[in-house]
Amino acid sequence: MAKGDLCVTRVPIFQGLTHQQQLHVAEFIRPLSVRRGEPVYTPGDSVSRLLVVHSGQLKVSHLAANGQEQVLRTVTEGDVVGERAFLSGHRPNDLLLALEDSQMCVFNHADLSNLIRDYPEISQQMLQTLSDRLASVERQLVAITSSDVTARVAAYLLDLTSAGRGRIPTVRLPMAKKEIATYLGTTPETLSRRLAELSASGTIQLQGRRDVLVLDLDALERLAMPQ
Amino acid sequence: MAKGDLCVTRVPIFQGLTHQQQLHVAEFIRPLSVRRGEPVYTPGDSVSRLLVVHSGQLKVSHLAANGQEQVLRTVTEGDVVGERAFLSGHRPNDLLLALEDSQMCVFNHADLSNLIRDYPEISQQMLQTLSDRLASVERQLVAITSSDVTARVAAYLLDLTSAGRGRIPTVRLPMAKKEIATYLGTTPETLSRRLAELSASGTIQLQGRRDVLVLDLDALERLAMPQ
DNA sequence: GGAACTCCTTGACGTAGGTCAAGTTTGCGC
DNA sequence: GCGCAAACTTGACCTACGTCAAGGAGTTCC
Repeated sequence: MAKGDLCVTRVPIFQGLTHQQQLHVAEFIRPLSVRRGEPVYTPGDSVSRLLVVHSGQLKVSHLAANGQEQVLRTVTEGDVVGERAFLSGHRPNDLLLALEDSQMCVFNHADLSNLIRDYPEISQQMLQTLSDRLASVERQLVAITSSDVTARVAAYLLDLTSAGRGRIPTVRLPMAKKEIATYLGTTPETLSRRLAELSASGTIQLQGRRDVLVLDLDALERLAMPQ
Repeated sequence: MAKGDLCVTRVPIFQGLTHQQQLHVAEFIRPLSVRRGEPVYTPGDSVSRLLVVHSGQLKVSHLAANGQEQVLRTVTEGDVVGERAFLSGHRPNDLLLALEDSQMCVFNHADLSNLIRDYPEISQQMLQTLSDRLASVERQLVAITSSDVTARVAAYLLDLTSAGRGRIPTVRLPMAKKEIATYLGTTPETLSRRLAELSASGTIQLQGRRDVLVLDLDALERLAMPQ
């Protein structure tokens, strides 16, 4: 119950409901655990469920015809995945894979459809969520076409910094650099070089493989600006 | 009434309603005409209305901080614009501008909110629409990062060809090449060169400034494939 | 705790495509 | 129609970034 509770109360899409209603919703949750490295679904799977991340971290990525991977986004606690397949009934053309051991809350199609019928507020919140996602992808698109890699890396680091509130300028990279590179529309080699430059200029400091210490926030912000 | 009727009956988001209900919805429509070249809204405008295109064609684009324009999509009859500002109440950070003289149907925030409360089916359809848009932007993103300009141009022409049903392989470009270039994540110069190459290889034939005759669909399809 | 990964970094190199600049065409307004 | 401005094309050049390759550094799994 604790799990279901968390998924229902902390997730934006059920925010519009009363506590009573949230409890009702929670009854339909089925838990799902995935180990790091395991896929939740792969392109073409006939899934039609809505997934809410309860704990852990996963990546959503698109596989091009040539097998090339493009990371579209990462999701963590409270994020929702699978609306598209859920709404359209189409098979997903993307891939959801656990970056760490993760727990998810699953709603199957029939259950959630009924819930939505009973509680139209859920659609409202889903609209909001989708609309934010859309804005975010559009921002990513504009960034990739109109800034160079240095600017994108800087913006990405700023993003991570602000996500981890508390003025602690140490950020932990959520994925391997290889994957971050595809998310930023570049290659591991180029990403590595740009990070090395930022490090050389004293803007950041690389600590091990996964951690970055931000030394000069202002400089990062200046770099993140187009030209 | 004819206008309102068209906007309401032909648009996906009102598709779930009965004819009776559609008539009710139509009462809240306010018409809006724009001349070619005129903006409907610009970044920062305090609009909070939902717009449905009744006739004509417009472009939605994003202006980067340096003034650089990135066309996000074009919209025509039946397409919906402004959901994001409508849903979030935020000011838009994009720009809607008429490519031809166009007519739109406008819903103000209060009216549509009420309608949605009365007819939850509207949210359902909006979800569907947004979800399709999201998929489309993600596709665009993947295309820009994983194919070269030739492939993107080929894919774009194929897109236009299939949109204009009827096996007539003549497509009319919806925008100036300058703008198409930004949509494809490139520059007018490069687009011009790639079109010239396609023309030289006998795949297409350029007719005037705006029309392209597709001579070899198969070749285009081959080029549109990644590598 | 060591072997064997995989991940990452660095170097050298080639090139697609961006930029700048100068013509050419086209369509629009008057 | 005429003239002008915007749109487009073509050329020359350059550079950011991708690719290929080889050497290190961390992890993970027995």
